[in-house]
Amino acid sequence: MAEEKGLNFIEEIVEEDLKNGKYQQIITRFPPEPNGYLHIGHASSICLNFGLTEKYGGYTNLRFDDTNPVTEETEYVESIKEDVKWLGFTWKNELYASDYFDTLYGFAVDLVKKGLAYIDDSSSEEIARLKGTPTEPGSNSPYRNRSVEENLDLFERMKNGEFKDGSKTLRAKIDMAHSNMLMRDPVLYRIKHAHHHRTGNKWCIYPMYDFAHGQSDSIEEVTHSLCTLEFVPHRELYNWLIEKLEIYPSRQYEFARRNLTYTITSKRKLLQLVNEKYVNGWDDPRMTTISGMRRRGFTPASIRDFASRIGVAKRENLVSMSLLEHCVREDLNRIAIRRMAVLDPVKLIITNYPNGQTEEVLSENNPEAEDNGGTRPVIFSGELWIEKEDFMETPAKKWFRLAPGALVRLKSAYIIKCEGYNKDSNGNITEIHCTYLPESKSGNDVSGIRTKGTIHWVSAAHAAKAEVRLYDRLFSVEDPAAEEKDFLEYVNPGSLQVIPEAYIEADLGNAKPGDRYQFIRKGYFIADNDSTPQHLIFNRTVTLKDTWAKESRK
RNA sequence: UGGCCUAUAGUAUAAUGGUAGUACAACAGAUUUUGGUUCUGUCUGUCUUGGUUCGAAUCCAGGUAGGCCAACCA
Repeated sequence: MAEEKGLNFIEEIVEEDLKNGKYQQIITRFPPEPNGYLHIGHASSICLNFGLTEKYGGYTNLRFDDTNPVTEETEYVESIKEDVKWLGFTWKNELYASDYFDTLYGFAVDLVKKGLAYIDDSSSEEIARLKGTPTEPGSNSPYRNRSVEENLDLFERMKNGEFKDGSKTLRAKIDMAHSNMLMRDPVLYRIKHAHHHRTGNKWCIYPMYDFAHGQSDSIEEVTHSLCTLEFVPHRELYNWLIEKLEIYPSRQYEFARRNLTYTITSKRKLLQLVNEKYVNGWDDPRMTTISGMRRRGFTPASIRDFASRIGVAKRENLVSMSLLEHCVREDLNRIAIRRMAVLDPVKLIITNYPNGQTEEVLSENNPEAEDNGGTRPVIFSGELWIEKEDFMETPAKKWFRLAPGALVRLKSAYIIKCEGYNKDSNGNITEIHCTYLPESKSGNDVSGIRTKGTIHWVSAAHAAKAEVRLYDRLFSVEDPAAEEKDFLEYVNPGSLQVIPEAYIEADLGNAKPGDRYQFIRKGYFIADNDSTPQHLIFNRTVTLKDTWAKESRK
């Protein structure tokens, strides 16, 4: 018996609603505002909303919450659609809150007619002053008791553009002494003579979030409207408006937003990183935007797996980046082709290998692939590049790699023995001299020798070159937003290390943007969008787990 | 100092009045032509005080801690 994984609290609600026949199918929506790029937090929400209807039947709409023309742009709409698709989800309808502006206007008129809304001439400062504070009740606006006729007339003239921005608002008439600040006559409509990315100049009044979101849910007959915890106080207003408007009763449920260590998930702060050039755009691979993670080499499957593993709940949280890394390594281990690349090279000469001779050795493409991956030929010669860090002049304890007199296996080729090395005047190793054991060739090893260590290499005369970009966490502290100083103070100066010329297997010259590899012993990499055959660029998605790094720190 | 929300290993999440489990992390070991992968094992937890109950992580009350709420943002 497979043990049943417990349901999260939202799944429980859905199962209950389905079981007691409240709904035949469920409808959810993913409602981004098109004022920025989607990030890993949105990915969780996308997985939640789409995952629910995939699991229980029904569908999910993509609805842009575009009620503030000042901050919203078509560029963001396009990126959001691309990101949702890339994650592997298909929305039923592509919708916009702005599609409902006429209906919403009608709803507002209805509310006015019912005596439940009024036009207020107070300035925003005045409204704020009369609002009171969380501990003190507010007081009524002097305009609160206008007649229905006057309100109707003024609202229509607001719509017709007779008034300046900020001069009037439409407010719900609820209770200025309510313990919930949002119920103290919330503003429903404001005047903005601004160009909207979809409706152009048709409107000069725009509904507020509270008078658009729930109403849009209702129009679409969304059954479960999921949002983050900061909207909990809005639920009372959400329900009040639905009740007074007598429209379809969508229900709002709130979950805790997901936070990830060493990153930030605030659109405002992400925008700041972009605008102030801390990163190279929204899709910089250091960004935990979905587009950044895509360029970094994360797979949709790994992000979905991550979202499902962290689950959903109502308590504050800070999820460890190591879980995300685990998810992507697990996926990439299965699908990434193995190749050899030397990032920080030192020359290795095999002194007893016949001068000018070359030969082909066979190396595995991916021992972890379901179909075994097959093999590829790699050219071997007497002059190779290996990693500087694979040689130690005076070996540490438990050192399995090259050192004077030590034996090590060259991956898929021969066992070599270090016979000597050259140093320059600064003490840097410039060249390592080895002999090889001809009888130790991989696949035909009759040497009887087993080495503890295996290192990777490329033939110096046959290697291709590539730019390699090594990425590390963008911030040097776990929770930059919670620190004393401004979050920008904690940007990790070493978050990007560029290697202009790494030596790579010649075969890698054919890499196309988006191709993923494991550079053996170095990590998972993806060919960057800007990579061309003339100038190859690889981004490191994530390192391999490195138990030696841990060991050597002891 | 009003209202609302939350509290389970280091982290994230299960257990729905009946043996506190899983994953990641950490640690130890086995395997390994990647110090990768895989496998085995170990460590660590119910915020606190009362109450209800045969029995409480779960229900109730008080306390404590954290979060949210005073944009014509969403």
